[in-house]
Amino acid sequence: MVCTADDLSAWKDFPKGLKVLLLDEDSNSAAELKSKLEAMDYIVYTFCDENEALLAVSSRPESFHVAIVEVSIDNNNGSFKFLETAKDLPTIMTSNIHCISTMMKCIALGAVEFLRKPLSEEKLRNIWQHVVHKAFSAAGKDISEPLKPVKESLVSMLHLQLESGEPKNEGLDKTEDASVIHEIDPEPSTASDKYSAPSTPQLEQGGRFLADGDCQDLTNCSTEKESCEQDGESKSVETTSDNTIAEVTAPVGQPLGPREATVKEEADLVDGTKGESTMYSQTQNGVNNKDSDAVAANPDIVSGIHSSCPNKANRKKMKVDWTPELHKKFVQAVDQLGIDQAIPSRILELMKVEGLTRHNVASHLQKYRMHRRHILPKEDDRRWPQRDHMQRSCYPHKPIMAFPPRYSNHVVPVGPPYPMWGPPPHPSSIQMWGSHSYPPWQPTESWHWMPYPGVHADAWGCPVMPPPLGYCSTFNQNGSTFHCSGTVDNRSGMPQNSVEHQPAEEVVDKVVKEAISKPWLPLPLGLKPPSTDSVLAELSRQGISTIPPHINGRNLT
DNA sequence: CCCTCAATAT
DNA sequence: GATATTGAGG
Repeated sequence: MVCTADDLSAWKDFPKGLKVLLLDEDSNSAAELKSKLEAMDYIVYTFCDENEALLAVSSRPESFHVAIVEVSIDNNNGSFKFLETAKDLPTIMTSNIHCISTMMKCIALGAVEFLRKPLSEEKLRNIWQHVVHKAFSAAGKDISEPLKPVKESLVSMLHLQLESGEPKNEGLDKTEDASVIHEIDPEPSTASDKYSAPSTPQLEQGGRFLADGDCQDLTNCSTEKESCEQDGESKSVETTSDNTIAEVTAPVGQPLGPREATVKEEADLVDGTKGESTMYSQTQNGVNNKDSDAVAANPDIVSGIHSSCPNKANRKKMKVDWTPELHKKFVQAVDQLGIDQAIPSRILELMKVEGLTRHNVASHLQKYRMHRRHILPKEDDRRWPQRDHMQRSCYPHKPIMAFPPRYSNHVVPVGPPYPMWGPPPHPSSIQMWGSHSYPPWQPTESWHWMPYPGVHADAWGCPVMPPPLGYCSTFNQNGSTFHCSGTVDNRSGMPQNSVEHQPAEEVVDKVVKEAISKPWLPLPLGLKPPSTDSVLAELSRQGISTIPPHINGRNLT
């Protein structure tokens, strides 16, 4: 029968006494196998006939923890039948024949492993792992609060094995299953590795994937393992890992309340980057805002940064990764402020990202500027070799950032202003900020700021360089911080922005026309929404004096 | 104190 | 090599 986690934790010298059902038509082979198994203190029940074996399994399932079943050429049906019948019993298939399809079939039918004969001690020694694995995955499924029992069982098992009444400081709580196994394993033989190392990683992983939520614990643990390893190497480990352990050890044995949160925090503790990226990727989904109104802070996005650890102390400084989302906010803030007013503190304010520090922003800003300075001039020169009068400021941006509608992008005189900082040509392939270790971003929404010729892109991808005096800030739907010193009074409702000479007036016209004809689309950059005043003026000029209330409510200044 | 730049670390 | 953090200088 399936061994439960509880059984395991109560099991004195596991895996001694493990009950093995052995089914092999070849009695010699069976005897040989049996002796080997018994040498490891396994209890072996040998069957040479699969019917008998099946009978035994069904009549007294509690008598077996694991089965080893020989697959022979002539009688593989029997073996398969066994597999199908004894589903609850972790069954290892073994055979002389080395036929991939047979192996696959066995696995597909539920075999936990396929071992090629001859079965060395090394191969046999660790078959108990399947029992453990099954026990824990079963625990995960059956119990409403799946993970806790598993954890507890693991802990108690460790205690047993380590024979230390005290919780070892190893952060038991955090120990991943793999390492648990190693600790228990009498001899983590290296030799066995090349053979089969029963309970191969694949198996366990498979288990995790299958059980998914149920086995999250394990998954997380494995994550943590990696983290720990990293920490073990990193120089600043001492503090970090110690803290982690200290904090983490305490909750052992206590009811783990909000599991997920806890785990995340822990992961976060151990390794900021990882936790962070994880959380980002999680939050991102919900965050993918409809472009413009996103100036508003989204607190969620922050959670990844490091705020997740309210509890105290010397947390190592988290590495902020500038996800597209974050960067987008950043760019928005910069645009809103104007490049010359974009200083870290204000950007930080505008971004409203909790946990983000001024330093972080400053650093990012530094990079941002660098990119602009180095990349833009090239682009610019390339495009307007002789239009040097444009660069009234040190920033060679053209005053017109508006893109024509996507179908007419061929007339666009400007390319992506931020080649480097823009997205890669194909949104799906990106991962600009993320290091290789990041889970891939959702290919779609992450790059709103990308300067493809669509309307949205302009907003994020093509921040406008404010003219030196009286600039119009980037279009801002909220209008909250919108200060436009230029043309509030313009009667036409169209921006007549003062630019004396423009590279391509037709383009401007086109853009404006487009903007007018499709008022539901966000305005291209460089165009500002008409002020309330101008709208009212225009309306009255056209003889319309009554204004629906909601228009008034929506002020633009 | 804040910003920027440069050095340093990952 | 790129990116983020740390530190020094203004």
